[in-house]
Amino acid sequence: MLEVSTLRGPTSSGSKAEQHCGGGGGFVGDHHVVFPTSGDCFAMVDDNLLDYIDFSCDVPFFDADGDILPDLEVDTTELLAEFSSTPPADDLLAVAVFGADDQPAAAVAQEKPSSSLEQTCGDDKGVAVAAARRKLQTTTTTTTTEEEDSSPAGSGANKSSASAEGHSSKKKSAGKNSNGGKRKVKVDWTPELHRRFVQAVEQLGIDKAVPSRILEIMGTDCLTRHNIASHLQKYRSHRKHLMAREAEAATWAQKRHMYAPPAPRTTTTTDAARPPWVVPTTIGFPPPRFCRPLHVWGHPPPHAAAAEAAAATPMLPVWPRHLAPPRHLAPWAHPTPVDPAFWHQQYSAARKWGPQAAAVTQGTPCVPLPRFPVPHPIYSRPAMVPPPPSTTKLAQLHLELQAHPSKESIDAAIGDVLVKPWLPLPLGLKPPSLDSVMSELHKQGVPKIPPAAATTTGATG
DNA sequence: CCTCAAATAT
DNA sequence: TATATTTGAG
Repeated sequence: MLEVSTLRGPTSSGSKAEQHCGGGGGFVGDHHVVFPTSGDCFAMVDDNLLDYIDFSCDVPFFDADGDILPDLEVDTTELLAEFSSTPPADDLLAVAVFGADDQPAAAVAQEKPSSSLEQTCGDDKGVAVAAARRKLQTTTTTTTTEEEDSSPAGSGANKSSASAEGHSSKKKSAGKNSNGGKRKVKVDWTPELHRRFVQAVEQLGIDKAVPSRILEIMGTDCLTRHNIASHLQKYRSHRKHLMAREAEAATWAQKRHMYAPPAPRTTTTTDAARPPWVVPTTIGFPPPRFCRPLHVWGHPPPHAAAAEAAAATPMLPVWPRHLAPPRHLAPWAHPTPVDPAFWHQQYSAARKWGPQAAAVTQGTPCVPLPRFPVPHPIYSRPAMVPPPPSTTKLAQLHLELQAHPSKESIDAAIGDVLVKPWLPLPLGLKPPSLDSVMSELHKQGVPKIPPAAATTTGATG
């Protein structure tokens, strides 16, 4: 029987992960190209991976009648957005270079300190980037150095002069701090920075991770302890949240296991009446709903417009061709082929924000894609609308983009569909092999489709 | 120095 | 409105 565990895997030696995954070799050649769910790297960091996964979509897959819907929804726009959210350095609009050793020359907008520009730490070379990614026009030359103290050691800012105030009522200073009334430049926690942060935390252990140590390990000169502390606070908060959700999910899996009706041994009339491509409900898991499956923490906050655009983007069905419904019943399940390189990109996108993103993508020839703003519905419930069969041009385009999975990708897709359809990223679970899945399906009354026939069915019009 | 929560920015 | 980040009290 297929087993589902939403709990994190047993292993977690996160800090070593990079060494194991170094160079990112073998990933594409490995078994699960599209949404890999197994492999050393994941096993090494599954604990960590949870922090990157949005569980907000509790559940795909069942419709109101309790039948599983044949849609593993993937929003390609979002994938692409994820894929392209870290622009190359030269793609940025305004750049301020740090001083050789200590103080960053943070870019600050004249009138509104910190409103239109962001300070970004690029890498350990000490390059700070003031990227007005979202405000293309405002950025040109309005930069001036700021007296912000960002050297880790040298921050002797004596801020604790309170205690005379008395109670728990914190100072209601209306936006202006004591040192000049300038709010510090907002730090842009890029995926890379966040990755390093997480790595440091992992290395120290979640319990012993304190800002000063993290800062040390990160070895970046564009962050203060305060920045780290703040991020750590958020990180812990998210973590807590996720763990709660995990527990919830585990409960769900348990319930389903307990109450799910036994799989039919033989083909009953009901089964016969049911279209063969309806996956038996006993395989599905959490409660019904559509969802945007891929989301990670650490993204830049959304544009309103971007969010709208993303929301308007139809969710897409992903369907292994063997299992696709007959074309006359569901033409949307039969996308047309595209360059397999696309799957490579999809794969990269899916991995982009994971802890090993850098390692994995190092050797990956990434074709620059148009950058989409990233929606950021961290814990909000996405408004899901199942897409109508591909009538619109956009939907059609997306279908084309989804097409032509390899054997490996089909395998992976099936694994995802059956084990954790709402999660393109791994949870430390190994998906069943194609054969075992097919055999499982067969046991449950789904007629087997010979691969050859399936291929023909899927590929031809 | 750390953590938490309010304040503030986006 | 929601989320991210800063600020400052404890």
